[in-house]
Amino acid sequence: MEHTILVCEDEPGIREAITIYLQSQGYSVLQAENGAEGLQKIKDHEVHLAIVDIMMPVMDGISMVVEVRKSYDFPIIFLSAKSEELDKINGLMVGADDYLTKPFASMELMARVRANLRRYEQILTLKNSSDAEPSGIYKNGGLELNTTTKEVRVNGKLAHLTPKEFQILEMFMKHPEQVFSAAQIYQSIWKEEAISTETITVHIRKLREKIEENPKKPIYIQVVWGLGYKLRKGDE
Amino acid sequence: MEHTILVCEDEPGIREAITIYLQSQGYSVLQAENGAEGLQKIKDHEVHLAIVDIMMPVMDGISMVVEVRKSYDFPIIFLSAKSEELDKINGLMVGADDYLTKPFASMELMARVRANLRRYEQILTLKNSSDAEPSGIYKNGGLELNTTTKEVRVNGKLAHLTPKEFQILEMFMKHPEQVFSAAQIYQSIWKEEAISTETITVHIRKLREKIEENPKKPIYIQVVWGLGYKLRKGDE
DNA sequence: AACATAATTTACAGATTTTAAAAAATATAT
DNA sequence: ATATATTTTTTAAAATCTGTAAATTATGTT
Repeated sequence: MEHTILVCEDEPGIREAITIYLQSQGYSVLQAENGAEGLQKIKDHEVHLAIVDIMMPVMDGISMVVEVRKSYDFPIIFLSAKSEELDKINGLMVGADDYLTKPFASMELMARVRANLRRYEQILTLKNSSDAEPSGIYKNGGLELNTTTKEVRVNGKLAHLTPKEFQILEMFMKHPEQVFSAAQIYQSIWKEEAISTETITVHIRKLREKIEENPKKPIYIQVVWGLGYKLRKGDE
Repeated sequence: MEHTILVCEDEPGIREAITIYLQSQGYSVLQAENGAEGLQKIKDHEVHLAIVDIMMPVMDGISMVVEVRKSYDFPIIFLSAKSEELDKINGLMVGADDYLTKPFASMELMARVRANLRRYEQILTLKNSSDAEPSGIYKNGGLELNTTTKEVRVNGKLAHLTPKEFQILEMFMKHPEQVFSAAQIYQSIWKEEAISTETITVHIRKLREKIEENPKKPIYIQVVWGLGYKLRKGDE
């Protein structure tokens, strides 16, 4: 799943550096120079995690987070130059999940981002399913894909897909009729530049074998010559 | 119904933050800096749930709870910096209690508050009505797990599970068909980041030995390649 | 129809992941 | 204090998945 991260930091250099690192890891990044701006971004976009410098002009990080916590509960990672400042956020750690003192290693930050996102998602999934909310099901014609049970059904019959096959089908199911080039699919799932596209074509073939009645005449995953593949939208 | 929650925590920052967040969720909040003060508040007001830090001056959380439990049975959520401290409260935990290790996510705390209030209310109504089913029993096919007696039965026959095995099975039984990665299971039960996942795989294997007819061909706990494990939903 | 280009299929080696078994470290109980 | 049970680590084997290359087939163009 694609995550959006808000970087709230007044020093342009640090802000840019963090942004670049995050983007290289496949995250979408929003930037803000101060607390007020950060608050606005959060209202305007869906943010999954925020990295917030404590010392900022206009509106400092602590005030911002107090405000954010009134309506949102995504994880927040605090940045701070002095460890004394950390005493102040100690109390906020209820709302914020983690902190780092400057200077910090980018690796460390990335690890914290990953860990906190995972933890947050864990809480979410456990909460939802206990309330028996069967979210995460995509249907298309005779196809049915469930992202929580990781099951795929073809006309009600269970199909055994490998992880990569599942991810590819998931991508198609979420965007029916949209054409994806092999390179696009590769980037979206492998999170890196595609060197060759043979890999994708083979996976497509395996997928068809499992979900198509007749793989030679696919009705779901269709080729768009010279462009890529798309999932045909079926009737409900 | 309006609930009143007592926050017993010596660090002003944390206390304030928890208060703000609870209030934003519509709860009435009472504050106390130590166990003695908390005890007084409980005597003076009607408290439905308490959040209690274990380490506190004047009167620590454990002494306080021992005292509280002589007269009250509302749920208590313990806060603790070290997981070792939690061993001490083990004996104190009544049916309606819970705990969190610092630092924790606000979401998590709120979720626990909600869950424990709900659970407590359920126990109350059960007590008032005739001695109905003592909730906390999960069934799935020939499996039966009882969270109050900590018993597990396979086709009616008692299986002797270790604590960790029980916790893992409990997690699966509460969320049948949902896929959990080894890291997720670890996090959910150990309450900390997983460094390696071997531990989980071994526990899974031991579990299978005890609940599966044929561990080589498990019908309950099934592997989902590259992703994790899930509990297959059986017929009732 | 012949050609160039794109897509499909097949096969397989190498990489990952899971299972298994056993030994070491911890915790628990007697 | 000692024995027993539980949890974790280690190691090896088995199963499954993934990416690459090469051969085949299909599509569009001249």
